Amino acid sequence: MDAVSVIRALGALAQEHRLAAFRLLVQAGSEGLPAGALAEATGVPASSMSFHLAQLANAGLVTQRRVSRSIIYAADYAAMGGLMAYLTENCCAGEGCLSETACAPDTISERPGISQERPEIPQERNVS
Amino acid sequence: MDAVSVIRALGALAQEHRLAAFRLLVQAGSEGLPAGALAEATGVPASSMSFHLAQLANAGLVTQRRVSRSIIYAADYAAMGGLMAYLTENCCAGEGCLSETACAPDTISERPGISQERPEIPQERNVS
DNA sequence: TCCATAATTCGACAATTATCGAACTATGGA
DNA sequence: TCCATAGTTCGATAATTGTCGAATTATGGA
Repeated sequence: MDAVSVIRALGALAQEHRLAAFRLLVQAGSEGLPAGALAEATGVPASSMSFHLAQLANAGLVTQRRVSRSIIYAADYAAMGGLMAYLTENCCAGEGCLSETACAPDTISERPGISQERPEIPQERNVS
Repeated sequence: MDAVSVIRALGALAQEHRLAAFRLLVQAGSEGLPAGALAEATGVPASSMSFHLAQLANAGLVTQRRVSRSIIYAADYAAMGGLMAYLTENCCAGEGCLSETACAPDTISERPGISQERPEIPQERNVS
């Protein structure tokens, strides 16, 4: 996933109503939900929701298909996976940002190797 | 991490120059980099970079500390970890979006359980 | 064909975001 | 004290984003 796609995906999720809609779609699974249901569930007018869904679709995070009069949106897990992979590789210190709960449920919440207080530079002070 | 913080963090990363700066900071590690180095490395004017760094700081993704005349920025791995945790929990189907390479290097690139073609709904068709 | 439903597109507007030079603040050295 | 360096803040401006009612398109049933 290239940086441009990543920025588009991040921007698509960086909005209250779009994040809410996407979360609903993730919960809904591959069946998806019609646009109207998303508008109603989030309390957003239909035309506004349509605008937001177009952004999510443009970012590749959701797919859309028509079933009778409804247009069903569904989360694209592969795209989300690509985003997660990019962030893990480029924006985390190795795998440092991932919770290890999926792999090692006993090691939690304390990540060695990344010092929080940086004692090696004593003369520094925080900016107000 | 609450939804508001997540939206702020996503929005902070959803911009070309900020994503570039943050990636540099992640690479730089806990030592961090001064604002000027980030401006020079990205080719962004100092005042613009200052604006972007303020956004990253406001989102909690970077820390800043003064060392002599320089202000050193550093990636906040804990914040990034919080963001990743939120996305994993709320925007992925369980752990479905995470590559298993960190845990199981032999199982790659084909994730069972998430069908890409959804053959169970045959009468659908894509929206043009 | 006619009507109701589901959704998108249009248009106008407000709000936010991005850009960048100029002015300003803080720090440290001569 | 005076000057140079490192950054931020200010101000003006352009561009993008978000909102929502009204108009439009697509579909299916009577």
